[in-house]
Amino acid sequence: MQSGDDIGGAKPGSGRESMPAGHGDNGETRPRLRAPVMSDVGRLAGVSHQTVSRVINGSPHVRPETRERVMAAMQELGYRPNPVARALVTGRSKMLGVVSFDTTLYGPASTLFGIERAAHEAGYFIIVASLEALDRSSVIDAVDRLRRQGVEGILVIAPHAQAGEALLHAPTDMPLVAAEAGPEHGAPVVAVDQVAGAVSATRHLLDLGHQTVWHISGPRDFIEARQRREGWRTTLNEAGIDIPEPLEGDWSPQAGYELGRRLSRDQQVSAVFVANDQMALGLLRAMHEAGREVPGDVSVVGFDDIPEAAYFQPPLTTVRQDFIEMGRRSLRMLLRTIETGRRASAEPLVPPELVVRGSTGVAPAR
Amino acid sequence: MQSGDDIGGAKPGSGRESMPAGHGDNGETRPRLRAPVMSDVGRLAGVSHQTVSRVINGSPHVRPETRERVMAAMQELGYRPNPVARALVTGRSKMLGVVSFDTTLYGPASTLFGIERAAHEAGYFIIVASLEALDRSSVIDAVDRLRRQGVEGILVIAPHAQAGEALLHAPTDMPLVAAEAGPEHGAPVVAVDQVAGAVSATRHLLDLGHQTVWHISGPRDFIEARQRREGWRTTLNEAGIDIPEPLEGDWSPQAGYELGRRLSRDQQVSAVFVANDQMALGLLRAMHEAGREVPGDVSVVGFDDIPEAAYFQPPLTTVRQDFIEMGRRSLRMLLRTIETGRRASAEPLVPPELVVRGSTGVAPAR
DNA sequence: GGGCCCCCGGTTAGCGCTAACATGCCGCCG
DNA sequence: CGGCGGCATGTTAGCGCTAACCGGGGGCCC
Repeated sequence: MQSGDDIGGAKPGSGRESMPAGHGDNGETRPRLRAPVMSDVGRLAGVSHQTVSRVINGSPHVRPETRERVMAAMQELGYRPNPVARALVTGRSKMLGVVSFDTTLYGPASTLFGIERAAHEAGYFIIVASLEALDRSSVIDAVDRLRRQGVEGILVIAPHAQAGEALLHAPTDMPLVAAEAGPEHGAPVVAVDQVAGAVSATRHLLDLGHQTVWHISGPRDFIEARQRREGWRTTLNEAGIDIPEPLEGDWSPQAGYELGRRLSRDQQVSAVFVANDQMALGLLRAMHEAGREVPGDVSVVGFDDIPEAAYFQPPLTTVRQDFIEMGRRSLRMLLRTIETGRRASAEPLVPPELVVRGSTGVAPAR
Repeated sequence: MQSGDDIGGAKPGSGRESMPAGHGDNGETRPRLRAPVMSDVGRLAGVSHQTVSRVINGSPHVRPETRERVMAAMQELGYRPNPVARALVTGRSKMLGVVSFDTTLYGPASTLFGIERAAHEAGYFIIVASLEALDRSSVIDAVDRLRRQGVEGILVIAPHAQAGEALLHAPTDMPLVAAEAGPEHGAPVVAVDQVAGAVSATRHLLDLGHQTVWHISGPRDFIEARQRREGWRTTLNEAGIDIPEPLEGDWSPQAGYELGRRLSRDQQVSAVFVANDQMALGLLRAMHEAGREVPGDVSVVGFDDIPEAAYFQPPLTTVRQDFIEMGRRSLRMLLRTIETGRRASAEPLVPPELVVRGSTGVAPAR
């Protein structure tokens, strides 16, 4: 199943393709203003435009000799097939839409990156629509813009509860896959196993002998935040340990810092599971300023494993999410949906990995 | 100048638009498999398909009453115009291509974000093509893929020298703007004033009384790295100060750490200008481990102002680049090129801003 | 009161491509 | 040796839309 990508001749190196036809041409002197079309190629090669189409689409019913002549003609004219015309007649645009919130953040940016890579390998293009805000109508609007533009399927990076709910109301006539949404929403979902990550973080701290584990969570309307909180809570619960009141931040280092100051005043606090690395950074600073040693007095675990985490002071123990893998999987799933025409079966959750570094240590003696 | 976006009726809330036409319909009972097209709308509204087109494109030559009827028909059928067909006939796809390297990094990701936002406002869509590698042929290839897909213009985020050179060989028949490339390359460029940023960083350290300023630079084949080094060098030069040998890193925290360990052993070193915040983070850690106080013994200035920088220990003095603004400007420039048909005149450099925090202080007494 | 122009809408002809059918030619079989 | 099948190509008909032109009716001016 080869598509129009195998034109070969138009590959790099043919830098002159944009020049006017010029000298080598037969008779025609006026510089061509209009880009060459299929029938131009056909005329030059002495065949019909349809044969040119056959060559481009790799039809077997073309004599090698004819094929050669057509290829040469394409090369000479600098012909490039018009994807829009093709899309009109085939109904396939080879474009996929991605709806994402704040692609400035490490997580969404990496996921997007993974998606783009995988799409490229599969011969698709990615159109991005970033969200104005995190409410339902923004998501609906973005999805709508993308389908208006003629994409074949849509991928929503929707870590937000309300955004996820919006998918319930999304049109059903277009393949759609959600990344990092809750499983309860209509669309098929690909996600990292947030609960397992939170469990391993919390368990790690408990194993180090800490009496209990405090938690700085993300905003309650983020699904990941909820799931991480759940993982933390159930772990403590199962261990029969008192559950401290969780503090809610907004993912920012500043929130981590401010909530960290609160925690730093409480001498009981010896272990904190923070819902992401940026807030953990803020917490680290707050503890430092309060004169509480990490990990001597307080152990800290983050979430995400951003590239900076290994160089925090101290290097941060954290839960790594493979965003790129998640992007790949969600794209694969979308492609399957498009090709089979049915909703794809669920993808397994992507397992996260606890990375132990210097911010966690055994509980201080009491 | 309104485009097809003003259909209004197809906005959110019309969630049922994907349902089969159903009961309210006049006579037709079979559920429509095919999406409605313009003539379907026309038939229902009792006008020709062309009038429907006029309504969609906001032509003034339509009676308000007729317009109403057409809008109602569109609403009822859940009609959405086919952008592909429109693009074929107008030759305008409303799509712009962005070529970028590693959109995982804060800089490119933010620039991309700014671009997407501005494109959306202008009614355009963005197709991303990320680079496999940082060589010329990757760039050529990515540009080629995008033009094959029918974009109207291309934006290259090309901080790399070889990538920039590739633009010299880029086809000239398509509007193209580069962001963060060197001015010597063929394409029009939008960029942050790296030299000015480096100058202000270096001058800041000198003003604090430091004898000289060391430098950890980025890879030499990054244009920004070169320009920052130049700014640093000329500032020292003009002050008549000995210029220490610069150390070259690869932007990563690890490089900053390793080079930082080298510098930490040299008691002469009292001020370091680091070419980005991530390396500065590594340096901070190296200094800490070596027992050298920042800013007591050594002052450090970074570059970028990533969101984490304010929460490093100590908070990092750095040079802020407004990536989003750069994205907006480069998009504006591209749009101007597309609309006027000529290469746009140069955009002024985006001024960076020195943000003084806790990592810089007066020189230690000797 | 006749010509003219403007408003409103219809009709027609593509945009560049692919799908489907038509055609001529050859080789092979009975 | 006639017919038949398949190969290589040409021909035709759209995909859904916009651009360009066409035309009827009404108001306005001279």
